[in-house]
Amino acid sequence: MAAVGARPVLYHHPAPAGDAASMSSYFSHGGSSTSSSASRFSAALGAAPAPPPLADQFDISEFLFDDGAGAAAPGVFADGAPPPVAPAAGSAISAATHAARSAAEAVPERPRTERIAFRTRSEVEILDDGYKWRKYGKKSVKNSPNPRNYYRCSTEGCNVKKRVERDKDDPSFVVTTYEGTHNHVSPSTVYYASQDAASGRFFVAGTQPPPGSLN
DNA sequence: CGAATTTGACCCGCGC
DNA sequence: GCGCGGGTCAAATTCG
Repeated sequence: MAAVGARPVLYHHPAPAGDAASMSSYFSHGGSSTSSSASRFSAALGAAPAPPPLADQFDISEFLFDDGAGAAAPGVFADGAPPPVAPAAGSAISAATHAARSAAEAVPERPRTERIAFRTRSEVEILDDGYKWRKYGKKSVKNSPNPRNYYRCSTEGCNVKKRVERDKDDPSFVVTTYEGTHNHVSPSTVYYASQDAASGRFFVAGTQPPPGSLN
């Protein structure tokens, strides 16, 4: 699989306002007003009538990735400890995505057990990233009082796995770890790619590079 | 009725 | 060799 496959569905879009809608349809977990799954979450949470700004709901404070091939030191992106990669203006997600890609390009040959993890501020562990996940295990881990949940992509033939656990220090954060590469597109749509007219950058979501955008 | 989740058991690798 | 911790399996149960 190509180097770009490592990414989970992460994306960023430059436009500030209209974009929250598309984002919530993709990564809906908080109560953004637009998607059906968001309303499901709201119900589960006992309702959050006034959704806070998107930035408050999707706050990636830490991002790390590890391809599992012996890259001894996985990059950890934390506030105040930015990676040597120039952060894209105004978006942690975009920066992280770019960093992950450049890392993958840097080491072209390796067993692809790509792993990518990030910490998300969220009240619920189940982030609807557009894929269908089937839970297959739950374990309590030593260093955390919180249980860790194991999910597997329910699409046949796709063996992507995902681990979800609450941050032991900040229970308001959820640590999500994706492992593997989806060999299909999201069942709920998802292919989203656009080019920012101003910067010329591409912003991509999906499991494969959009035809024509990456070559 | 079929699909997804739950949950304890089982398995495996690692450190002591 | 043993114990521990982490990851997965699978039967039972619940849900849609």
